[in-house]
Amino acid sequence: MRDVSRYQPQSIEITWQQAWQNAGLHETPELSGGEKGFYALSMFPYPSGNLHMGHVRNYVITDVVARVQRMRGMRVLHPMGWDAFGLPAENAAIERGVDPAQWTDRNIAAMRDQLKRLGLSIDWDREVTTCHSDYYHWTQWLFLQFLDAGLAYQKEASVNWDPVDQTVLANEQVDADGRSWRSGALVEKRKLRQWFLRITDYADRLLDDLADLKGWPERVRTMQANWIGRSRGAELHFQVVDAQGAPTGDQITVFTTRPDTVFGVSYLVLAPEHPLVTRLTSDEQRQVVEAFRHLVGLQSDQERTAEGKPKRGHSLGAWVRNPANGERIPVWIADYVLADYGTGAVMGVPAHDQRDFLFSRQYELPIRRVIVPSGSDDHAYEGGAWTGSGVLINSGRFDGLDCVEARTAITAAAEADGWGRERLQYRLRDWLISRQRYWGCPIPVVHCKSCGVVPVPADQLPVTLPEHPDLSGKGVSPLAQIRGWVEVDCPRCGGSAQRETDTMDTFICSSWYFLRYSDPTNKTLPFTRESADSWLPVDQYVGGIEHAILHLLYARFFTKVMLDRGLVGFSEPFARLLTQGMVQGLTYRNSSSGRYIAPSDVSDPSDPRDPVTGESLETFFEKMSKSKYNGVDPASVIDRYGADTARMFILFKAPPEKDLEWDDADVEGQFRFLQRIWRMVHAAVDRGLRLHAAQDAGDPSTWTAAERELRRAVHTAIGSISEDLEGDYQFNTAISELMILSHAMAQHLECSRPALACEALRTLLVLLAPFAPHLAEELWLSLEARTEADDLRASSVHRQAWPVVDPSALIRDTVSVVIQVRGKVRGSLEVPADADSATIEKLALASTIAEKWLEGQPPRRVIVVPGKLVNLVP
RNA sequence: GGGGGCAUGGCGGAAUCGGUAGACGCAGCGGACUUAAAAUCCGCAGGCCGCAAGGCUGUGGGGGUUCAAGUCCCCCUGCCCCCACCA
Repeated sequence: MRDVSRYQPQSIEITWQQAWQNAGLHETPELSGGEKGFYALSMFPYPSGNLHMGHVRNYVITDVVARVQRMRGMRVLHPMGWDAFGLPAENAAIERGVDPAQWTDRNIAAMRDQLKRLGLSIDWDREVTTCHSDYYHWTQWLFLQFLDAGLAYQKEASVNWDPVDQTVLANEQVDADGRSWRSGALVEKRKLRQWFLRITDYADRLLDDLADLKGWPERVRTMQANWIGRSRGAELHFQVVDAQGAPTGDQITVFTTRPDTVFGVSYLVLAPEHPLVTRLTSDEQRQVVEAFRHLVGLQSDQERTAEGKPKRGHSLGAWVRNPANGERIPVWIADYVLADYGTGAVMGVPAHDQRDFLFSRQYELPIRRVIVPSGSDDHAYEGGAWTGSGVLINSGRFDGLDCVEARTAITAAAEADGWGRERLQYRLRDWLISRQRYWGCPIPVVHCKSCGVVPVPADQLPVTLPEHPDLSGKGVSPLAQIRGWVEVDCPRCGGSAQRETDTMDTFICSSWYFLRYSDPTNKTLPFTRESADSWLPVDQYVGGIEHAILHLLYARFFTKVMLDRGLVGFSEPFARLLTQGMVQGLTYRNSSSGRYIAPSDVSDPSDPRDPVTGESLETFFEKMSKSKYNGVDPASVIDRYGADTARMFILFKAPPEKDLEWDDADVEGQFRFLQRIWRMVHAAVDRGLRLHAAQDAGDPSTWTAAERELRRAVHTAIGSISEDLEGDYQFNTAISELMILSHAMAQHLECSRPALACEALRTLLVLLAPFAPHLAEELWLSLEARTEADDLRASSVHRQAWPVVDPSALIRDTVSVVIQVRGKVRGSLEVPADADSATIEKLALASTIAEKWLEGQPPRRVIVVPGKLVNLVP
């Protein structure tokens, strides 16, 4: 026998979770041919071993979306998996000697258990784990597709090098000071031959298709557009000349967005890595230039690009001719010019670029203005570059042109005369996917002395990771040290060859996992085109804003490549995206020492003080993190209040895309609300109400005012909650509507006839079900909407259809109309609901409010908004 | 420096197309129940003036459009996020 005297979520929740699992309630339904299912997806987690509140928020949001869609009759795919390769497992191996595979699997098991306590309607039969060979088999297969398409290639690139441990470091293993996490050595740059994916080939499509992603937040689209960074400009060729002005045959090409300033160029600057530097440097300058290049080469990226860092450069002792005006100008190198953007060379226009201005000041290079602000004849300089618009001067036949027109005109002239052309330039670089790490997906190629790079044939996939590695954290690459794994016969010629020892960036694994869920056990393909096209694009994707750029861009890139390879029939993977805000915890900090204080060490929260020094603490909300002692463990909340309360709180406290401040008092409030519902339903049960019995509500004209009020509340709630769950998801207002409904029921339920009371109870539970699934199911059973023997798959509250509004329930006899005088509210008036404008106007003018405020004068004007207000303008 | 966003009571947040600002909740206050407390239930509550009726005022600041502005337009201030020696 159940104890029904008190709401005890702990026992209810585990019971129902098991019952649902036994009944297979969350299995993904089959789709009939050509049908598109609804795909609700959360960004899958890295299995750190600990579920945190950010996860809870993410998965609860997606779960409500999935549940509502099911109740609306959609066939829903709602899966979960693990982004399981990555550095923490490898670090654990290096530091504590544990096996990365075991460490990861243990964490997954622990997190899966924690997740299941939330009562999510996930189909666990479709779970994917990126570090298992039945998954990364297909990551490798897809890599070979990229290779085959010419979209994967190798080139030299610099890596973070730890000179003590003699190992490559990931960016995360380099601290803010540029030191190694383990050895503490200053990290250097070192060139290695590495794999890249040619994402820049897709830059235009990735940018242009953003316009179609109407279901994405504007700011994510903007961030992606900025990241791709398409800029329109020109490349201009400058002929290298000798001291006498005669061409040497070399030329330097620069990229500029301001071809209109070409007459103002007073020097050119090359990146230190530019291939022409050595050849152009004069003998007198050689020593100092080489020293400078060496110095720059030692600097880390952080050092080189630090803000406010003075620009350093050197003259090469070489000249070029400005093709626009024939002037001879010097060539420099400088650390601020990047080798891998544009052409690795820029033209210096000090008068119209602030950076060039500072550089020219520092090295006493000439400044010539070629643009004056429109309508100004002030030709003087005020210590900075003029980067705004204006009219050209000192520019030969282009004088007097507006600078925007001049961009086109000068580019056209350059093209006609052979010294330049229009060009689009992207900030986006090709994607470096090589990682010199063990715990990642092996790149499935073999290096053969006679055949070169040979892809591992598809029938020999997967290339599995060697088990139980002995990871020291030293050496170029962990896999390279495992001889027996590296040495292999060439698949093409049979000669001796070596496996590629780099593994892939984990972002590769997460760039296609959403496709694998559609066909998770396929043994011959990553997925079939049919399964992919029937579930994707993902109808609602939910995850953190921190993935706004990289993950989402890479997943879009993969999808477009797969479209081009005929693997899928759509060009965008995620139709709608919700970026949930972060969960913040109450944080105490001693502002003088900067130390964070755990809440358990604060004795009086109303006057928080440092337990050691007694100083007053500052308090604020900040993203939960271990080091700030402001985290709240989901397990402890579930232990205390149950998953339903945690779900309700997290959805109610803030709109999903905003940050959420964790507040124990508000959690209590949600628990109280669920308790109220529990008590109200059980009071109804005690009065003998049962949902299964057929009941007749009788003739509506015989209903009492309370009964009509109850029915109106029920259907108002259906309408507003349905609306809140369409378009933008407004779970917070949906829950507040549930509260309003429960208040109305508390008032009217008892004095209403059973048929109407039952309709209200039934509706309340069905509307509550997506938010608090366990409580709704439990009360559904208590009201005998189903019997314990019924098949849950048909009779569960979660299998009920979403209710529909009966418009007749919303009709009122009279409505309250506001009376305004000159736009200010002065009172209100009950009028018949069907009164027309003329009637309302008449009633308003006859009211005491009009009498008081119009002082006998007839109004000049009367505006009537039927059913809403009357505005009298005297 | 470039781009994007936000600003509403003590707090989190509501407010569709411009139409009663502050729904719902937290904290607070008052009442009922209780020997008492907790729990529960009912009620009050933007600010100022007023015994009250009521009035004035109010959505970061300033201006504008309108019968009517939290909402639309212009200017300013503050905060948050992303990118950033990107030519």
